[in-house]
Amino acid sequence: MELHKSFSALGDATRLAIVERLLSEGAKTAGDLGDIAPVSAPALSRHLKVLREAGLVTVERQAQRRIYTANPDAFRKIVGWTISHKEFWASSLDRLETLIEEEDG
Amino acid sequence: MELHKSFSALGDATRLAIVERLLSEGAKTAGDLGDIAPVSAPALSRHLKVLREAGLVTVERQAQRRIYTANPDAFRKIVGWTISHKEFWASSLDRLETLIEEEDG
DNA sequence: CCTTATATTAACATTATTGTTAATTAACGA
DNA sequence: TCGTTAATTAACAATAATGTTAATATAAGG
Repeated sequence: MELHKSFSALGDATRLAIVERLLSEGAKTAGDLGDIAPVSAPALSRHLKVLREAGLVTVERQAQRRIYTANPDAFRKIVGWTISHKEFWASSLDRLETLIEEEDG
Repeated sequence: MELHKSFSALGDATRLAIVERLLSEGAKTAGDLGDIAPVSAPALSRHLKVLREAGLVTVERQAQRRIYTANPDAFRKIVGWTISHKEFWASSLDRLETLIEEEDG
């Protein structure tokens, strides 16, 4: 999967929120994600499909439920890309460290 | 600018290629980027506008030329986001380091 | 079986994105 | 000033993305 497709999948507020929740809270069923945005279940289902097709999430069936999980490999690819350009964005380390602290806090 | 808009801007092969070139080769004029994809100048110009509006690039006029530069702050935000989820994607450091080497090589 | 729960796919309308060619803006330079 | 260069904006067509409601799977459980 080419990187721009990962970015494209993350380029929607609802999908980014889904991914954020999976990253921070772990696996969720489709139903669990129902409150992530004011959209219908079919709309959410299609967002999940986009994330699935981009390889950002994987799904596992459990009875009627579908359990969604963020895919670490996909995120490592994104991280790898950013790292490959580190000499650019990290040129001012002070500001980067400030940013990291903000994100951690 | 919210992060999903940055991702959305990077979610197109032509725009990602533009950004890659600016990151690795430094500032370029719009014309310099003409060979980045088989599209017309107006199409390219609009891609540049999308990147500009997402804050990923900045532009400076020099006579008739527009000189485009990748915006480090925008990339630090992306890096900051990935770092904020490091405990997830870096759970297997071996694999990450392998990836980093691949990207560097 | 039949009903309920969970989730998806189908069909459709609306809006956004992307590309083209033509026209416009802006600056340089003989 | 006039022609050339560089780039953008305008106008339009084609395609993709997103949302809705209705219909369809699939499994659980009485």
